[in-house]
Amino acid sequence: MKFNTVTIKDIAKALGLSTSTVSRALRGGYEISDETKKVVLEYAEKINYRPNPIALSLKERRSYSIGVIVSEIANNYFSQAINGIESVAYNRDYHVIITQSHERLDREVLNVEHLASRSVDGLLISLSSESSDISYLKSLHDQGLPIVMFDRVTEQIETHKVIADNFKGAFDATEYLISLGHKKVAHITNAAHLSITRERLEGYKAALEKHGLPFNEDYVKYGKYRGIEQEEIDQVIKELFEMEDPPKAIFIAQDKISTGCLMAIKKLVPHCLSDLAIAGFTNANVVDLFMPGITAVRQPAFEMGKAATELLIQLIESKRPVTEFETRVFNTELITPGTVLI
Amino acid sequence: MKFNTVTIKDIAKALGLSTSTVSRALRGGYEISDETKKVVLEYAEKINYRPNPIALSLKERRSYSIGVIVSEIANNYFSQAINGIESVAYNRDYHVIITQSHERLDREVLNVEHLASRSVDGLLISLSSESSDISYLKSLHDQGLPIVMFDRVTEQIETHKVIADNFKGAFDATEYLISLGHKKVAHITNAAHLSITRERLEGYKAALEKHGLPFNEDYVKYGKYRGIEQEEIDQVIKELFEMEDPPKAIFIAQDKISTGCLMAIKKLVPHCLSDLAIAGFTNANVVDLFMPGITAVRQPAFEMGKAATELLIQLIESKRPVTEFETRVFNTELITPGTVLI
DNA sequence: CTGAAAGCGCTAACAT
DNA sequence: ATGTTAGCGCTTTCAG
Repeated sequence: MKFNTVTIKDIAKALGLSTSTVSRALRGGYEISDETKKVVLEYAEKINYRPNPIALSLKERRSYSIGVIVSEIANNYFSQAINGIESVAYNRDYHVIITQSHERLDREVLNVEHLASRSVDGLLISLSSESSDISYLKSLHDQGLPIVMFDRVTEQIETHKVIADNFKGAFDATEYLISLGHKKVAHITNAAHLSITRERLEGYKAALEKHGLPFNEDYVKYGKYRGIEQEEIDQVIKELFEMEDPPKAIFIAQDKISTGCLMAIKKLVPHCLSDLAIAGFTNANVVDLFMPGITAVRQPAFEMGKAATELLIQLIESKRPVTEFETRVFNTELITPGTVLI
Repeated sequence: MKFNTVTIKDIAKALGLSTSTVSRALRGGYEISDETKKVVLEYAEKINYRPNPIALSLKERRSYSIGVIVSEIANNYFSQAINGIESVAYNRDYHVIITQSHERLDREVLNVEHLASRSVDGLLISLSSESSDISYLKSLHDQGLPIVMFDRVTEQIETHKVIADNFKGAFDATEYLISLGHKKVAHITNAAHLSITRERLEGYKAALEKHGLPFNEDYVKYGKYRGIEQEEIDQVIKELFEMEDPPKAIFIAQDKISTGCLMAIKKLVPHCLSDLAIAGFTNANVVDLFMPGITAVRQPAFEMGKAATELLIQLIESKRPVTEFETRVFNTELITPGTVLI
């Protein structure tokens, strides 16, 4: 069960040098004669020497890897963001370790602690919908662990953040529904305390207000049980359409909930479909195929993943402690059924 | 940048013990007096001691983590399989490190080598569509790295394997199309050398043969450029429908290709839709929403992930070298538009 | 320019 | 029952 059997020691022995000389030669230390360097390098190459990253991590307390925590990789937004993350990480010679919280705080804590103890050099995190108190993260951050938050962020931690313009995305979607002539626009969304929930709710309200429509609290439904169970969504749809004055349009604030709603509507209230308009955040790349159709608010997930990773690596590699943080906001795109997908 | 500052040494110093005593007390070594154990445990708890897994890995040459390599986490099959993998791994106290090959051999090699050098205790792999020569994997396996292959496997390595009954899945889907009255059934599939491609092709052929239909090589289209580019799929659809005798039914052998085909068909040959039947492997959980509809061949991805992980952990924890290997085959499920999804 | 030695955190013979 | 020591693979003072 031992690979990488080749160590620096083997090279040293074979070449009659000391391990320190070999080590220095390998990393091109300027104090080593070209002669020796050449010999060492060639031999290392020949026997296919690979430095042991574990030993390195133990020594240097870093690992050239970054940890990622998302709620669900099955969520299109996240899988696309992860692709963005990987694209810059690999270019900068970092490895990416992906973990899922499944929208649970306990899982999130477990993952974060595991990653931290494994000496990841930094963390990219989008909070689970249960994570309102994140003191555990804050303390890690205070101890110096570089963290960049994306998508679902919190003011509790002062660091770089990468988010979509949730307000505008929600505003645009809602206004689009209104422009279709709808006056009764419901809003189905995530756990109330999440940053994205608040921002999207504000955008929704603002669009209503701009067009002189009243805000009806009964038209807003928040996800409870982590917002990913279909039963919960079914229940919400039922409630909405059993109202005496049911909505004629729905704006949905999250990927999984959007598709869940489409299914629930098709299944439970198909008769309402003819004059129901739906818009929602989703990064599904098969949105063209959906029936009932949905106007998609699409986030530049790949770009956001890239940006977050660039910021993180910048943080990791910064010589002096960073005290100025930025929040990068990305525009969303409204894809109406007519719009061609790129 | 140092967390986990608390080491065994700190405890030893504070308690006036030696590090080895502390170490043994912590892991409940039977030679330690209950008295000492208690003191150590309590103090460790108090100062929130966490063993450093890196030091452990270096010492023990294992890490209680397993590496996963899939082509794309955005593929529904894989994200579901990963959930299955995680579910058993966490129960058995293993951590899961997920990586993507993006259907590229170079990425696959990079990931595997990184994981191996990071001392993962074992590997769960589904080959990329470029991976026909996998001697790099074989040599790792020969050196003793436990590997379980799932989904896309190869005979080049003798180990546990977990696959779907691809032959039967393909057979059923094709037969279903034939049962609809179709005689011209095309087949769009993956890279020719993949195990799943061969098996599914055989199933397709067998169904044709059973019903006395000729096998037409021109009706079979293989993925070239990793089968994930929409342009390639568009091209295939064009070719198929520009034939003088175009197909009236299509059986598609992979998740991403299935949805890609639906989009291509809708975009390029919408006029053909009225009398075209489509069936395909897909684990999309929004398949109900698709228009054009598709008869889905669904793999029990979650269960397959679980099974693969159980086999892997069994391999990892086996005292003596394992020489008997099994291949677990899982049934697929044919979900026709009428079938209710669970 | 090169080597000897210490140390990262932990465990496990081997003493005592 | 507890302590001493060596060592996992590597880097890095500190001495030549």
